[in-house]
Amino acid sequence: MLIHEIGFDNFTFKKLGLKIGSNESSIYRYFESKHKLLLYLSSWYWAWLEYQLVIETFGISKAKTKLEKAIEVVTKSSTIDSDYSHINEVILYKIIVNESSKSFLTKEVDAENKEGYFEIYKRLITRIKEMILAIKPDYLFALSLASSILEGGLHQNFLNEHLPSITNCKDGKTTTEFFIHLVQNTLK
Amino acid sequence: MLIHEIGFDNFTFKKLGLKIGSNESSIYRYFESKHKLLLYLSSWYWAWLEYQLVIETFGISKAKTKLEKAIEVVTKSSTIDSDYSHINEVILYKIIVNESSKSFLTKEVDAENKEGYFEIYKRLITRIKEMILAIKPDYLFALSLASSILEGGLHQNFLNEHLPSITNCKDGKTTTEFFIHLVQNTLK
DNA sequence: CTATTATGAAAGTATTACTATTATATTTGC
DNA sequence: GCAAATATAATAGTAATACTTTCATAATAG
Repeated sequence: MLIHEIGFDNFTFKKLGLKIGSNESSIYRYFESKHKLLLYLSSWYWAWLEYQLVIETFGISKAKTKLEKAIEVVTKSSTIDSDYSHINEVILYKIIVNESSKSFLTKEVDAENKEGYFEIYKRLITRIKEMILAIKPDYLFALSLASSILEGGLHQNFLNEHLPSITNCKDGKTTTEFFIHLVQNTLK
Repeated sequence: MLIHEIGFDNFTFKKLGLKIGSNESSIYRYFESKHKLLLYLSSWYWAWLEYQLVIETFGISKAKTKLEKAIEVVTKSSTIDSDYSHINEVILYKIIVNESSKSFLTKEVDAENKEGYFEIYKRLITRIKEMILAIKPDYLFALSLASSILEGGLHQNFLNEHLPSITNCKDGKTTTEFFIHLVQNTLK
């Protein structure tokens, strides 16, 4: 994907058109703006993660095991292709790690939130929150813990790739292990 | 500060010149680029946080109390001016919350890291890591926990302002409380 | 096979992120 | 107090960005 190759900031619809043999103005017919494309792409990823989360934790009855599976799904660095999709999942994950924060770190975040652009993302976090509360119903920070797992997972995997001196999620130790340990102790 | 008013993406040196009664080209003599300005501003903030961290934890001998103070310093949402500085600390914090991630979420992050632009940030995280290890020397994820406290703190305060439905750090419950509880249990 | 709809090519616009040039201040050294 | 060094301002310019508009052509659907 071109966004990953050159980075979202250097990415333009003109360059994309050139690459996929299409026209700039044609692409603008499908995506109102570059920023909207990032919003759609991010939402698409969150929807797919939600799907994975649901099917992978569906059969698990024990609350603790269920949450551990959930943490695994949302924090795994996805270096090997899963068996489902045809589109390059590894590259999509890298785009999300590097660019997804830019979808909400804007002056328009409140307006776009009102228009519903973050609904899937918020629903995903709510699902994780429910799993946390199933273990410890009186925990006061279930939403914050859930959002920290999701964004923190991306961040640790970013650090692993670009600033490895400030993460331990490397050399065989995974981001998933870090968060499972963190959450286990917090909900004890 | 203009960056906060209109957002870093809409901010230009021309607009800044107009606002401060100076000239675009003059500003370019001090800051090579808009992006470098963000790097300097971020580093300036990390240096100032580091300073606060050091003086506020200096006299504390008990490792646990020391780390709690450290967490307080780096996760406090800074809504009231402290007694030190003259520049608007509240607005600076808001800029950091909304924009600082953009200083490393670029294609140039590796090159800029080599040039030392993230040294203060990394040193700050290392300091927190040391405080964590003072409590639990065999903890395998001290760096990841430290970086999670710092970035996670910013993120929770961002959510509080823009996506409050996915955080509990609101209505009297603070980001600091969330992280102190999290860390206490993790290092138990 | 015609009407609708989608796509392409090209040009245009306003803005951005700078750079370069030259004139005019301002400061500093003596 | 004044020349020399240095900083600032004004202006113009450049290449690219993020789109928009127009119109011709191609694909498709009824």
